[in-house]
Amino acid sequence: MQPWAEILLGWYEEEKRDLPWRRSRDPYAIWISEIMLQQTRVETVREYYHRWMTRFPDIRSLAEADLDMVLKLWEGLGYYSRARNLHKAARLITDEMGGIFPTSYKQILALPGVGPYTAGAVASIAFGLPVPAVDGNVLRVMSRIFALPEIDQTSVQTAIKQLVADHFPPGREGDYTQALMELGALVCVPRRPLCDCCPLTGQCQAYEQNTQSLWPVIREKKPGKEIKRLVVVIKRGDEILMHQRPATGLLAGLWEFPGVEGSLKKELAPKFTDEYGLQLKVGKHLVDAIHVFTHLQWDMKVYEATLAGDDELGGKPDFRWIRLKELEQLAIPTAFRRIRQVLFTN
DNA sequence: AATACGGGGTC
DNA sequence: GACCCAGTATT
Repeated sequence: MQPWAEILLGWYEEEKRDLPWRRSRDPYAIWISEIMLQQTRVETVREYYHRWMTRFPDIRSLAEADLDMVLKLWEGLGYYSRARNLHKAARLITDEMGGIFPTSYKQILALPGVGPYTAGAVASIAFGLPVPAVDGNVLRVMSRIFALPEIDQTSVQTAIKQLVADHFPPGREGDYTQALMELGALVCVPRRPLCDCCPLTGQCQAYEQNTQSLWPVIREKKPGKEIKRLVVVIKRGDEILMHQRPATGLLAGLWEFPGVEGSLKKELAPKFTDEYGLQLKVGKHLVDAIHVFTHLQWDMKVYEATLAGDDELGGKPDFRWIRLKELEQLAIPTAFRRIRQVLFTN
């Protein structure tokens, strides 16, 4: 074992955080935590993880649940395909794998929503297999230790996978995987790394050259599109007409206050009829809201409305009248939180 | 290799 | 307001 790997493990033993999923060796528990942690901070995940494991303690309970319930527990966490894939994978394991979580890297990788990182993490942490798991943390930590030049994304990734794989400590594969990520999360952070607290300054080429700031290499991203939306709160007594978004794409399967693209109030009713086949009587302006996604932004103007005539919703299963009190039972994305809030304060 | 896909914390 | 985060699927 290389000195740095040994030192790293010692540091981890002393400094690791006490996280809920570190108290389990259950592959299911590890898997859930790794999916939730994709592009998501530990502190955000804690609550969701606890609620999820209480409601879905094992593969079977998840497989038997309705997708609506699964999405409701995921509400607000983002990247909702993660929840859909967890559900799909649980049913796959139940129906075609005897209910036993797959035990090899290749089999784990084959699960929907599981890529190279997550498969490596679960394989090493849950099963003790010497499979590297290279996330943003590991990429940064290893790049700095070895001062790896950024040629292109893929080759650096490959090189680091190899370096990590070359130094797996027998019997401590899971700790090694987590130690690399933990160092990146606590010490070898993106900006102003805490080198004074780092156990590896003696082995770190970036530290030696004082070039820590060269990593991570940030690549330019193009600005998100701004989309203007007209949104309606359609009322009927104490009920509101909610719309379930399509099963694919942005916020797939989540419920929303229905709307159309556009910015002028007079466009609302005709476009709405065009798109949904429902006649709208648009009322007063309710509120404006802006929501920023990673790749786009919604500028929303929200109006009250009623349905003209006695429109039947029979042929539109993606629309449903919901009592105000029951609104919280639907999985509604954060973009509409402010609108929902306004309804309750009125 | 580039893009779609959420949301929130941080400086 | 920009940057970034325990990434994956699709093209």
